[in-house]
Amino acid sequence: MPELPEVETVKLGLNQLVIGKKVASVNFNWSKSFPNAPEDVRQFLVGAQLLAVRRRAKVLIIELDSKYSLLIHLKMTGQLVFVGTQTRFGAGHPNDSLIGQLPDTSTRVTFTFTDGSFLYFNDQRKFGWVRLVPTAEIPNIDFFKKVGPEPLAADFTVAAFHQRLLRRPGSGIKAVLLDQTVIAGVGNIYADESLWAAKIHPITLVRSLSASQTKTLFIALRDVLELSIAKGDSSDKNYVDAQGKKGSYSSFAKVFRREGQPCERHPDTMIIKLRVAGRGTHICPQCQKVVI
DNA sequence: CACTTGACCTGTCCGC
DNA sequence: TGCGGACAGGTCAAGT
Repeated sequence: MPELPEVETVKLGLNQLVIGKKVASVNFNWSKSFPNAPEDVRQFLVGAQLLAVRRRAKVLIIELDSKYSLLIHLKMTGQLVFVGTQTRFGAGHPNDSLIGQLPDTSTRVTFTFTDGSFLYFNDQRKFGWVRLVPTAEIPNIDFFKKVGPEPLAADFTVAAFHQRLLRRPGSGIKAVLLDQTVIAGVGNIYADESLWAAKIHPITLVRSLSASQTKTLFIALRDVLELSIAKGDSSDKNYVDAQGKKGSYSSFAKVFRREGQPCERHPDTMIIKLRVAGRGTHICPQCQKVVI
């Protein structure tokens, strides 16, 4: 679902919308979506002020003034949608149309702020979660200890990319791109898009990638991620940003969900869909030849 | 050990 | 229409 660009877009939106707000109450209707004990919620979340929203890999980190932070993973169908009040925003504000629309059947957690505004965590499939953890302990959480580098970090180089990939030399490149311990934040859409852009077949073994293919893939991956963020996110079905708006990246996708349509580089060749690393995978069979 | 598969959930879409 | 099955952007645990 939401991958790095979507989570980044939600982060940017929340930073505009919720910083400084104070939590008045929290409701949740599915305990796996928010597994913390109610007494921790009362003690460290209710009454706390939101200081900052950060992102690491696909995880959102909302820092509170209680020395605790909320960690949020949207997984496949999660959304974080802010809804203000009519009086606060006035007619014509993008959130006006959402007033009265939420909560709905997919709402798992509702945060109510002291000014009367809301933040809803919606998640149709219930895979996502919200967790309250001591801010100082975040670096000690298993996931954060194991997760790979941020692909858009200024100090992430081709050499670093190559070195990370070589942790799994005998695996297909798509499986490795999806491995969060190798590189953070890449999911199914951007794996397919970057491999198409670099003209690499997804089952190509890492060890058989040439230096120039690795460099091309590195550039392609950063380009698709940056383009998607620039388009104000991305994707598809369930994804919406912090204001409940859908993204537009799917109209820029070259292969993802475009099976049966012509490849932009080979108008006579149709994009096909296969299964690689257990995931639906889209390629141009003309650009992306199998080379093991 | 390295890699693949199944489980977690609900909704939608496709074919009969 | 109704029903069964496959499938959906992620990640872990369990299996081979």
